Amino acid sequence: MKERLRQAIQAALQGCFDAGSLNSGIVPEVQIEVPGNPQHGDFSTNVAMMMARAEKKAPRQIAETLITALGEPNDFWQKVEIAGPGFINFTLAPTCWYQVLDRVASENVTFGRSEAGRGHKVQVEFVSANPTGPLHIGHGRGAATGDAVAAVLEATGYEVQREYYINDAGNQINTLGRSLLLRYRELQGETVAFPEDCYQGDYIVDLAREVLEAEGNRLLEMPETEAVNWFGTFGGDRILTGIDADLQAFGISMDHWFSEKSLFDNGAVKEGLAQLAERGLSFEQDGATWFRTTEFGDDKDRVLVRSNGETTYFASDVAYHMEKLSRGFETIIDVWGADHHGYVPRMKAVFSGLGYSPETLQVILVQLVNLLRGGEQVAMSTRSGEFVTLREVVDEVGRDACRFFFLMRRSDSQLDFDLELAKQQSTENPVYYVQYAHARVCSINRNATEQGVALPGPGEADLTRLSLDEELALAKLLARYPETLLGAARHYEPHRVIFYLQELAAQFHSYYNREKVLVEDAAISQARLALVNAVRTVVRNALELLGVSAPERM
RNA sequence: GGCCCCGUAGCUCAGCUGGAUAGAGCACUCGCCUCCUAAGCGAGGGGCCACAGGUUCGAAUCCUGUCGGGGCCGCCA
Repeated sequence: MKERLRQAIQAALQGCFDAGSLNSGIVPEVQIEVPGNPQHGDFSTNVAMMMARAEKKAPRQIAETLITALGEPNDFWQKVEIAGPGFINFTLAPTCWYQVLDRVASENVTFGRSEAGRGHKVQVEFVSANPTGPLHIGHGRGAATGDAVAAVLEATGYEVQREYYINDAGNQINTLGRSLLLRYRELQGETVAFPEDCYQGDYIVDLAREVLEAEGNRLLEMPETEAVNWFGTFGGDRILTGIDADLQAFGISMDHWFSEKSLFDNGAVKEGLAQLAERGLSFEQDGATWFRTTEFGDDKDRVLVRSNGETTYFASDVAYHMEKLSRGFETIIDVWGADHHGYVPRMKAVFSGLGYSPETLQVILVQLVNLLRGGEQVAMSTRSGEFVTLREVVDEVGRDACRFFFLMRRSDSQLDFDLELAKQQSTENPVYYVQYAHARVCSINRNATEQGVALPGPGEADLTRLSLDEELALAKLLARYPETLLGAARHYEPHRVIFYLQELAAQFHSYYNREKVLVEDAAISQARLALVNAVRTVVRNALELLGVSAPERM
């Protein structure tokens, strides 16, 4: 609708130039926005003000000329006004808006989707927690965010892959192996000093017990390094399986799991390093190999190979991202915890160094989650193993509330997650508020069926019977859903969908309280059923993207 | 010391590529179920958009500086 208006304006402008009523010949990009104040119409453009300088005329005068060129009101726009310093406000004909309801009905599950990103391959890498312990609440936010970003991109036509990067090569796996081995010995009566740098959580003891039951004490015989390796591999596998299960329970399934270790096994790390050297991007100093990231905006050069010959995590990451690029993704999105933000410049430097635009890499930084219970902070410390796992939270508050809460804030602002609030079934809880809108429409539909009233199919209801302001306003809001999705996708901001949903639910609840849908007049009932079912469809479609269910009753 | 993020109502936060009178939820006060689900709705108070400059026809939004809060700065991952 916006596009159609834009074209009309552009055509009118061209007409003005051709006719000589405007003469700068400079056509600015026509910006159209939805005014905050409904009295200012449905759409508004500031072209006249933008052109004032080039035309050397007053904005209002330019607006005047432009309006004349636009011609008489028609079945598309109903009214054009010049307002304020030179805004041109358009009010569209109600029928335009009601057409949206038919579109929602006929497109149904695909309403809101678009082809904007068609032909673009995007990868979203998220969670990627070390396989050394269960997912905790912070990972949950990253998971919800990454999945929603991926979903929103898919909905706008991008080809998306969800990937999990498994850090199974660094010395944290070694630490895991050591931790398990020590607990294993302990279970067999040995007194061991359990070091502080080992993983403290109870899950380590549980895993060790599992090994004891399955393998007996045969691992005691094994030479220490071999045993540590064995336990590291075993533990990593088991924990990763658990992580996958936790993600599944959270409604997330990865398309691809990528092992860091595989980059070593197939020589990708070595080859990557060789390529960097060849391109003159790395150099030797103090016995170590460095990436010249300072040449690309980083404030310090970074070590790739330590003087003891071991590669750094950074080296793996360079190789990993080279590998991603070779898979043909045009955009690579990494979802990281905000504590890694210092890592962004060096990773972007890698892209620049390799001849790619740094924009190819998009990093979404997810801020910490502050876990509360009834306003009281819940203590957490990974060190001591006292953390709240994602699984525990999902079990306690449910998947819907959990995912919704994680997405309620933009990812770069800290999030307070109150367990009590998330569980509450009250007006305070925004999850239920939105879901309730859906359930209410379903309830209306059930009543209609009971009364022998058939639900209108697409195009069947006489929508001109929707004569109330609230009805028009609802239709307009529904019409904005596709562009809301597009905005959320373009900016990687799924929270926009949440805010949209809350607004839509609010308008629906208000309407519901004011007007009855099923009334005496059958034609009006039909029209209203079409309207509220369009609301239902959009609520359901949007919730689906966010991984939240749309219950039919509550 | 360097760099990054943030500062909007009592609290938690939106504010789209700069636009017209800055919004929502919670909390607080008052009102609404003989009527499709009250997990709902309506009404009300509440603001120097941290501060000071600058750019612009126009700034919460962009730039600079100051103050305040948080974070990062390893040949760890």
